[in-house]
Amino acid sequence: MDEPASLAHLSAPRSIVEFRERLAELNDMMPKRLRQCAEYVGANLERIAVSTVSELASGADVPPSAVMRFCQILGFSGFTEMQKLFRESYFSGWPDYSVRLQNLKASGAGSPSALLGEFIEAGRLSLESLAASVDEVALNSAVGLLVRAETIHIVGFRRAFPVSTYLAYVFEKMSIPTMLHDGVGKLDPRFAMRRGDAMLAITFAPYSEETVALAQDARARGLPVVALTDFATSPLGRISDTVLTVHEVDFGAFRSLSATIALAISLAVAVASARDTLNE
Amino acid sequence: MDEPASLAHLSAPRSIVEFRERLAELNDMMPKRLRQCAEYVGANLERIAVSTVSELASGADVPPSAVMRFCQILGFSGFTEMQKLFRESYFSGWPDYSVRLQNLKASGAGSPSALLGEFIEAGRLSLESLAASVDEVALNSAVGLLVRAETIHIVGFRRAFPVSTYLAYVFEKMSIPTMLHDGVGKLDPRFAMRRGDAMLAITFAPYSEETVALAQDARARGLPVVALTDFATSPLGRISDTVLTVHEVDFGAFRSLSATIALAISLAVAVASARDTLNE
DNA sequence: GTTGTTTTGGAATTTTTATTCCATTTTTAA
DNA sequence: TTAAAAATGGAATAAAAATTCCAAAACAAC
Repeated sequence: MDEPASLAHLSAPRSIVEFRERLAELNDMMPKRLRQCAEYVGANLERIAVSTVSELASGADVPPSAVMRFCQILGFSGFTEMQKLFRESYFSGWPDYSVRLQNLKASGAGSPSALLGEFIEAGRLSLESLAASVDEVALNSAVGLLVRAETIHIVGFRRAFPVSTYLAYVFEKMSIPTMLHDGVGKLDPRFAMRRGDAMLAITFAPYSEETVALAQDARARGLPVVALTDFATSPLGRISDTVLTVHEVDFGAFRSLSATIALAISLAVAVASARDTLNE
Repeated sequence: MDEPASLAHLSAPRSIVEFRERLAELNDMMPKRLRQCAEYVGANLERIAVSTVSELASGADVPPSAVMRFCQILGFSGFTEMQKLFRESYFSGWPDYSVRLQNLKASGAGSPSALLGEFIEAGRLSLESLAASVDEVALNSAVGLLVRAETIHIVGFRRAFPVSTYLAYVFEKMSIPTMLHDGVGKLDPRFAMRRGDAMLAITFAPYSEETVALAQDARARGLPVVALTDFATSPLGRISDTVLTVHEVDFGAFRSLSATIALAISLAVAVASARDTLNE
């Protein structure tokens, strides 16, 4: 009754995150069938809310009773309790939003409210697709490059310019030396780039020549270049050490910046916190 | 057996869109209880996949048998068949976003990916809350003021500056005369404002004095002022003809711009299309 | 190999959920 | 006002789940 590393747990996970932790923690000490359950469930978390025991069982290729044992080992009283967790967490953050959005969009084609509904939807889709497509390796490596930079040079014009100015603002707030290349006075910005600096270049199709040229120049001077762009095939792709891609869902001819800005601020904050720990 | 506008339908809806259509089509000829069902179900479509008959029934405040009749009137053999439609379309339209997000957030506190997960979530919440809180009247009146402007003056510094530059970019793309007040050279921008122009001022707490001062000045010269700000109590509130408020959900000390930019682009596109119809 | 332990599969049971049916009430039209 | 039709609510039933239990199989230690 007092097994040190027992499978049995007294408390059920209270959130999806806890659920995943429990899954990882127990995975090693589970017998074959239960591990099959764990594997299938872990890879199909979103199904749990709408599946039955036997559907899950046949998905994992085990008998239903194995699924029951699996639920209990995780700390739930049974399948019903486990499913409850997933059903509830589905609605968090989903109050009357979808209804309001429908209302907005329905308020007359071309009306400002209808437009707003569409852009909100596009923004949301962009964020969701970003969540599903981040390249974590690239992101980590981008942080790594920028952490070591003396000064970060930010380049991006036209549609990318708001992202540049936002990054410059955020970096400044966190006391990180940056230089925003804004093209004022058409001065030649190349001489500001010094050994030990890094460049963060931002451009989207149709790619701005100035941005690409500056990135190229930085590269030639031996500065590491991080690219924030829309496709891996972008001209920045060949030039840069690390490429972060982000795809914005457009509405009509217009493309917003929700996902791009989310990625940009994450990058900035990650760099800042990594610097802090570096200096401690 | 040959009723012309009967409630009974032979074929069940094959998709959510068809489902909505059927709902709208039948709504007029339904009796009281069934209409209650229709209303509740229509407003809580996403619940169907994970609800039981009696949960739905108590949500709509009708007995379970009414829900059964409702399903059958829509063309389904029963509740189970109707639920099947929603469970299946659960995965297609809304892939594994929430799971991916959980994955991101779980990837180690402080890691870049985890940060990104948080900012994506914050952005999404901001957009959703914008959908739920737009003041359609104010939005329409803002469009009305800006449509009639000869030149639109855009003012906004620090965190609002990316929004300003974005608006300037979008207006420019649509050939609308704008002047972005960027503070370069600290020139006095007041003399650029001419009768017939309008100002679009953007600021968030802590409110930038320059922005407020410029808006005040525009007002004094008789230009209409549209404010884009975070609270109705903002200093711009007293000065402006129309106030658009947008509340960004923050993560830690950081606030992104998803909702603000969605509102900004909607405003810009609405102004542009209203101008086009004006000139036809 | 034998013995004790853990794991497994599926049949039996219990609980929950969906569905039907019909007596009662409400509405509609004459 | 009354008769016919439609709608309603709830009790009864059927179906489908979840859950338990135990005999058989697999495994481990000796």
